[in-house]
Formats: sequence, structure tokens, C-alpha cells
Amino acid sequence: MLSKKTKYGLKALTFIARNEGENPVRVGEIAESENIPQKFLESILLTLRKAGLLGSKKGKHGGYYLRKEPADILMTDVMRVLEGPIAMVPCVSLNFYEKCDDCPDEHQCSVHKLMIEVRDSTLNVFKNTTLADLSGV
Amino acid sequence: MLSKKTKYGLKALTFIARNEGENPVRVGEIAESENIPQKFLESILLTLRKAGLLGSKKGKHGGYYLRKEPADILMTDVMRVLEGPIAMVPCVSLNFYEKCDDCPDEHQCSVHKLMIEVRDSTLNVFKNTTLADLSGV
DNA sequence: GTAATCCCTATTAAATTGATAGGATTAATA
DNA sequence: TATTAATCCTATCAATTTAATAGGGATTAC
Repeated sequence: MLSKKTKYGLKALTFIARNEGENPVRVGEIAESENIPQKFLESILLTLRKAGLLGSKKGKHGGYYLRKEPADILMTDVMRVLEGPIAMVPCVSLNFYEKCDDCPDEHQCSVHKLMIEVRDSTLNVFKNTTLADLSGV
Repeated sequence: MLSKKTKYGLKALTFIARNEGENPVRVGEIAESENIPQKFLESILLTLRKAGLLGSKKGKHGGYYLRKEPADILMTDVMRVLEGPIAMVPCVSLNFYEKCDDCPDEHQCSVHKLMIEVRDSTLNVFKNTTLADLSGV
């Protein structure tokens, strides 16, 4: 299941991409338009900012803005920040590899084999989708 | 993340496929070979039996066996039984569709669009993989 | 009739998720 | 400079889900 955090984060990024203008976009504006609890959204945007995807401006007329062009923001990066590893098991994760403790030899493991294929096909989608594709900008 | 339930279930199915013979395969044998807590495994195999993927025989020399040839057991079916919907959000699920309450129009939703692609690519893997592929039988 | 096996229900501990609360900090502007 | 509007940060909490355990019931081979 996709977490609400990720869902809200994707919606927020899309909203920002569609509403970029003179001033940065306020959290309250996003929260209201997209039906997201504002405090929860604050923490999500903070995460995206710390990951370098968003920039922010404090104080009056403050808000969030994209650090790159929508066409340069890959879903691989967004998903890894919001949802964590793309792989469904740590033993096939490219960026967060961990050995299974129950599995003596992962090259003989049927789950391993299957999950590599799932990872690759999912990765292929995320690698070829940008925020521009999502937002239509 | 793949649940342990699914992971154990896949390993168990693979084990059964590889060890089919005169007698059905005992839970204890699978649990020991694959390092799975036996009581937990019992409940998983019960689920697979109720879903029609496994058959069972009680009493001495009892155990579990496959209801179909490994080559006829699709991962789509296995995954849906063990892990539930293949889609990451209910609003793109083919078999478990549910409308999002926060989303006024899902055809304009960026998350919806992305998750349809992920669903299709994952589905494509599961649709083209059978237990025979996993077990090498 | 006894041992071995699956069957079933209930319970529980730990982890995760989704959300809330409360205020600290910063910046624009009147 | 005071006020207001915004982000920033930490802590906490309730609900849910997951992984596992417990305890026995029912069935079958021998």
C-alpha cells in the first residue's frame, strides 16, 4: 500500500508545479485545495525540502517552491524520499540492501528472483516519469 | 514492503513444488527447511488451501500438496491471496476498487495516473510468472 | 488406541502510520 | 519597531497492522 504520506506528498508536488508563480506556494493553500491535514502536510513538505526537492521561504509571503524544473524531477527520487526503498524486500534493494536472516543463499531464493523482476519493472516506470508528466506542466 | 506472510507463503509453495512425491509435504518439514515459525506457517498454508491453491490431507502421513501443476499457478493469484490487492492504491485496483474520499475527480489525479502505470507493470510480471518459474520445476 | 498431522480461534507484543499539539523562528510591512 | 503570517521543529498519541504464540480440536494411518 502507498502510504498517505507519499500520496499527499505527490499531490502537493503536483500542486506546486501547477501553481508556480511570483510567490512560493503556501502550505495552507495546498492543504485546503487537496484535502490534506495541514499539520501533516507541513511535516511532509519539510521532508521534501530536506531531501533537496523543494526550497522554502519563511515569513510573510513565504511558502514552498521547486528546486528544479518539473521535467527534471524523477519519480525515483521522489518515491525514495517519501516511501523509502522501491524494492519490496531489502535483499533486492539497490539503495538500501540488507541480507535476509532466514535465507542461506539468496541466489537460490525464489522470492528474491521474483522480487528483482518486480523491482526492475517498477523502477522502469519511476525512472521514466517526471513531475512534468504528473502535473501536465 | 512485502509482508512476511507473503514471503513465507511463496517460499512454502516453492518448497512444495520442489518436493512433491508420494506423500504430501508436512508443515514441519517446510518450517524447518525454510526457517519459518511453524505455527505462523500453518495459518498461511491454511489460507492458501482455502483459496484453492493447495490441497491437504490430515492425520499421519498428511500434509499439503499443489492443486495444479506449478506451471499453471500464476503469481497474480498467489499474490492476491497472500498480499492482497496488487495495486498500491484502492482507486486503481482492478479487483478491490475503492474511491478515494479526498479526491474529487480521479481522472485528474496525478497519483492515480502514476499508480495505474505501476500497477500495470507489476501485473505484467505476476501475469507472466508461474510457480514453475520460481521453483525451477 | 495412539501418535502424527492438519484445523481453528483467540490473544498478544511490537511496529508503523496518520494525525495532532504547541510553540520557536523568520521575514515582510505598516 | 510591532504585528502578522508563514515555515520549522519536537513531542505525543490513537488506531491499525503485522508477526508470532498458545492451546487445543478433529482426523487419519497404523
